[in-house]
Amino acid sequence: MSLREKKKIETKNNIFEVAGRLFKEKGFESTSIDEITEEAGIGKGTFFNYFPTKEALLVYFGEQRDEIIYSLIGNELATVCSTRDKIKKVLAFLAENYEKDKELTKLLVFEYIKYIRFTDLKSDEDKKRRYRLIKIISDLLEEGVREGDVRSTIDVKKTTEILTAIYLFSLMAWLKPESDYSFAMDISEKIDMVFKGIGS
Amino acid sequence: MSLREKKKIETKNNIFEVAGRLFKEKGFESTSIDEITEEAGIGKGTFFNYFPTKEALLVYFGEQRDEIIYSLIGNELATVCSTRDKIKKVLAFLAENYEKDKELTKLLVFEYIKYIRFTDLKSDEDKKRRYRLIKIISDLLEEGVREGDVRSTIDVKKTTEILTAIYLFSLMAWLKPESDYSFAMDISEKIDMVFKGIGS
DNA sequence: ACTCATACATGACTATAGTCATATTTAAGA
DNA sequence: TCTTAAATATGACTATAGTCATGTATGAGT
Repeated sequence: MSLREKKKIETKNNIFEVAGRLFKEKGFESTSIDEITEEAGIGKGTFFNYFPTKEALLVYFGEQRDEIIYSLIGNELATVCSTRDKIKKVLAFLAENYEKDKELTKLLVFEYIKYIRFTDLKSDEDKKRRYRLIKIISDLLEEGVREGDVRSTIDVKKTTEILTAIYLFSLMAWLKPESDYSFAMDISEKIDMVFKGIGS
Repeated sequence: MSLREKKKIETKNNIFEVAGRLFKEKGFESTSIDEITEEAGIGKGTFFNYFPTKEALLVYFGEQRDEIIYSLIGNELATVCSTRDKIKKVLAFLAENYEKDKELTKLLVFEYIKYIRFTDLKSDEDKKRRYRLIKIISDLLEEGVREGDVRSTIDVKKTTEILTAIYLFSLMAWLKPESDYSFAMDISEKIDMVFKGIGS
């Protein structure tokens, strides 16, 4: 690896670490780029060579976290159980891990929703990361259809949209500082409703 | 009405009209407060006597629009039909009207979600406005339970959350510039799924 | 009509994200 | 080693939302 490449990685990690510390200390919104660059001992312009916006840094934090969380999700799905329970497990597992840093999670759910507006995600890597959950849910639904757990007449894409919407909203509501219920139970009941149907 | 009160209303309307024109011309994000106040012939500080933030102006636009739209929603519900169809009608009607100003709608859905984070809405009026849709849906569900359209064992609050989440996400997705499907059909199918259930 | 407290108007000022022309560093070839 | 092009670093600069001390208009009480 060339000196250039080494320095690049070093600087990015430097920004990442300093920012992480400052965010923990004072929160994302009240930490300025000026502070980060000063603390990191780099010029302000340098920051923007690594992250095009402040939000991009946030998203990078999210990606690092997701890299770990999603690598563990396979274990959650290993047990033999119904499609319904698998979906419940995945969503509860995500929320459980996201709970460790509520502020980051809130801001990221928000960023996620912001980008519903745009279709053009730069790289395929970008897409994969952003749509990891969508992929998992639609795979589970398809498996469910094959195994007879899920009605075969459903539109998988639409159903995935329904479940994702419910998940993200429930997550946002649960992340409110004053909420004091169990996310797992809340989402479990909602998923039961979607499976059973609310009509009589 | 005193001179003071008259002037206050006049200034607010002035800001509202000028801003409306500029937003139409160049969009919300690329219109600055400086431009609005200059065009309106008032000092910059004056703006903030009427709207605490730029977003508050946006919300005001949304409230004015909702005032009209929600006053018409009674008609939509007048016809005799199932709870399921009523919910479909309400949501399709809202989207139909929101379509006339997509940018405003997108930004407002976004603001709405932003404020899921906070519980403390200043006045009761605020709450009423913000929760109009929630009220309508939960009323319809309760009516549905009474009339036997909806399973009596459901949790109305949770079900309302489910439907609201689906509605807002579907709306966001539909508002994307390149979408070319009918919102009414999309939401109708999704609501059918929630009523019938996706489990087999 | 005069006084004065209160509401309202104002623009200079601050904070901060992001830009960009310029300077510096690196890597590769002669 | 010397030259040079490309990558990277930098901080002065811009744009813009929001603040606040100060000035001005209004209305109530006398």
